[in-house]
Amino acid sequence: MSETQKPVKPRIDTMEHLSAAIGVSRPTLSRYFQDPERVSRTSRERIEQGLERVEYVPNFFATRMNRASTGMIGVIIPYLNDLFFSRLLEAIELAAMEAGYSVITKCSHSDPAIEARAAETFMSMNVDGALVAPLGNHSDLTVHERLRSRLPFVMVDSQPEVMTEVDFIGTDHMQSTGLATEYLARVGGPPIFLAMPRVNFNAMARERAYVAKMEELGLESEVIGTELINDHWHFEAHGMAVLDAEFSKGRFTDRSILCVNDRVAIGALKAAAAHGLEPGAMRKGGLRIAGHDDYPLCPFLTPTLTTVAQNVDAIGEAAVTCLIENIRGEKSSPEQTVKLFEGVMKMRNSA
Amino acid sequence: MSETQKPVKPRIDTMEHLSAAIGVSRPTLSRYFQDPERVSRTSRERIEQGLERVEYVPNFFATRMNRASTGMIGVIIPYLNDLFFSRLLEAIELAAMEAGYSVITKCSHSDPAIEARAAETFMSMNVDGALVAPLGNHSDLTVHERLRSRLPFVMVDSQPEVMTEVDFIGTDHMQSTGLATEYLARVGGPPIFLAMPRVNFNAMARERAYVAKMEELGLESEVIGTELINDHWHFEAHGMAVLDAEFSKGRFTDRSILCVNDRVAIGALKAAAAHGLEPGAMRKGGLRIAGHDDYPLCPFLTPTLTTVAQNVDAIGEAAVTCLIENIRGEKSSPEQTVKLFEGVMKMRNSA
DNA sequence: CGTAAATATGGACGCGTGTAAAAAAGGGAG
DNA sequence: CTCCCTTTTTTACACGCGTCCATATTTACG
Repeated sequence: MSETQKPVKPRIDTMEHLSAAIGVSRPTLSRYFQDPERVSRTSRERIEQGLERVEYVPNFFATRMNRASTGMIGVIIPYLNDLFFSRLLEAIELAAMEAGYSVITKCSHSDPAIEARAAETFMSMNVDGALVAPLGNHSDLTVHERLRSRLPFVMVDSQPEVMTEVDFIGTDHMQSTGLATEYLARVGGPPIFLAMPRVNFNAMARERAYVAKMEELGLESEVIGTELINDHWHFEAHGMAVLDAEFSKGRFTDRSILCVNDRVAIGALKAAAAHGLEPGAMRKGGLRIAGHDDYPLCPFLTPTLTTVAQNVDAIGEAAVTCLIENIRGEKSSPEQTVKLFEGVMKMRNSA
Repeated sequence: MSETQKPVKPRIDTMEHLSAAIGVSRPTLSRYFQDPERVSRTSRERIEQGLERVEYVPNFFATRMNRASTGMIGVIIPYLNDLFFSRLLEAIELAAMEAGYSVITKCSHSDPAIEARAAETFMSMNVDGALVAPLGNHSDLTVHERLRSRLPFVMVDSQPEVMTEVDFIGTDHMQSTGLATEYLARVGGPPIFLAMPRVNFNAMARERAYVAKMEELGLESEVIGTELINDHWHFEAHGMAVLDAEFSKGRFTDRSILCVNDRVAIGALKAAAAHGLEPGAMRKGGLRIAGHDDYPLCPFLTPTLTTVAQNVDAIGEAAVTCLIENIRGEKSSPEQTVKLFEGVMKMRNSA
């Protein structure tokens, strides 16, 4: 807190002036700022000495103007107010930083128009590549087409069925949701599936995975929550509203309920509590609630939420790696790369 | 989903070529892209007609090079994995968008070095101004000094005590925390304060506000949780660890507990549940737990969390407005602007 | 239809840096 | 000391577009 008050350094705003100020040619300065190793040791020392005495930062735009690679990758995500996406974003940022890229993030707020604008911005910025966690059905596919035709481009987390030529990194929902389904079927009765209105690719994929696994197990599948109740379209509110309605009719109070994701499960837990039900505890009839994603708050809920964790760090890193391979033209095969990571059960108290 | 397959438009990558392609001079195109109203109707129609036939987006960097205003404001926030900051960010983005500015966000991950780099980046990008939610004690104040001397600059959410000349927009913690303190003192016994290690300005401000209010009420204040337990430094884990330790000693089980923020309160609720305590319910001795911020999940916790809500939307909008006034030199008075918004009690079940 | 005023347009220059090629400087071996 | 090779500097041009200013075009008005 008690910083020694450094004297204000004189400000220099072009390399030209800096060159004059410290007696090194401008091209040499240019090379120095791109990579200090590219100039001789003597020049480097002189430059660093000079930088101690004056205030200068290269102009961001000018440096990116006439350069083959901007060293930036664009990331589009649908929500920011979802801890799953913030975790994914952190993983991506970390991986990108280590690879020497800086990321520029745009949040679409789940609005196709904003998503489109973000894509335009990325193209006009000559980003080296883009990572996109697409919206659901409302996503404007023409935008993605244009993006793809102009720059390296990898989908993350959620994959539109129709885009079969774009690389994709995400979770193997057949495996992860299957895992949870199987677990619930084993420890309790046949699980039902608490879904969402079908506007999101992942949600649909998980629903299908549940149905497939139930079929495999020879059990009858039952999906609820595909209709919107009470105009609630926040995940937690949706889960709560759907289950509250069901519990009020006395239904499903002793069943195993697999929720499409943890945020819906949080609402489900709340509905259970409101009806005096204690998920996971056998004494009140065997109600079980499980989620998907391993939301950071799961261990702090009451009861703690059993869920299947996505390998977010691996997904983020693989996405960046894959994108960079595309950028450098190092792709091993020309065909579509699809990398799916497995989910891991997190056994807690709710199921 | 079933988009008609549009033919791929020929791509044009400079205004020069575009000019040749549609028979309008380049300067006219330049004006058109800045504001379509700045060219004659005939030219506008010709341009728009041409744009239908070819694919072109102006180069982001080139457009910002030789222009007085870049139309961008930089935002630095400490965390992304905190729903309070994502809400604040959304409010800021919305306000900025409406004012015609685009925002570029950098997350410091609570690392002073990254914070410093973000500030450098903003300066090198010639952003019109910056909005900073600073870190705590570790924040590098010299960086902020440099930022301030180079561009319009407003602090949000959290205010370093030493920076008395920078505009600040945030919550009036004396009022908001005082409100919660008073409420708890009224409905239950004298509240204690569950704090955090003292590394964050807001946390310290709230702690002080609590102490002051208690003094005003003639009650004895008691603060716990200023020491780090078990290396837990996530907010929820901290709250849980501190209260778990206390409850294990049989302490505070029938007290009112005001938590420094909702994330700590979530951990506190969990600790209570783990010890079979039901906050808010009188029957088990009058344990009460309240938080601060109105985290979006509060209504879905069990019990629902009583808290005091910050006016996030107002803060975001006021911050943008204040920054823009600074940018345009429209500030009414040359002295520091400080705008504090009041908190509002959200009475729920936990207290 | 003619003329002055208003407006739109195009030519020229500049923005701050990257980069290639040519010229100069430095460094070592003989 | 000379010659050759490696770095560095110079010189020059390029990047794509903003903006000024002189000129061409349109509009308004009589």
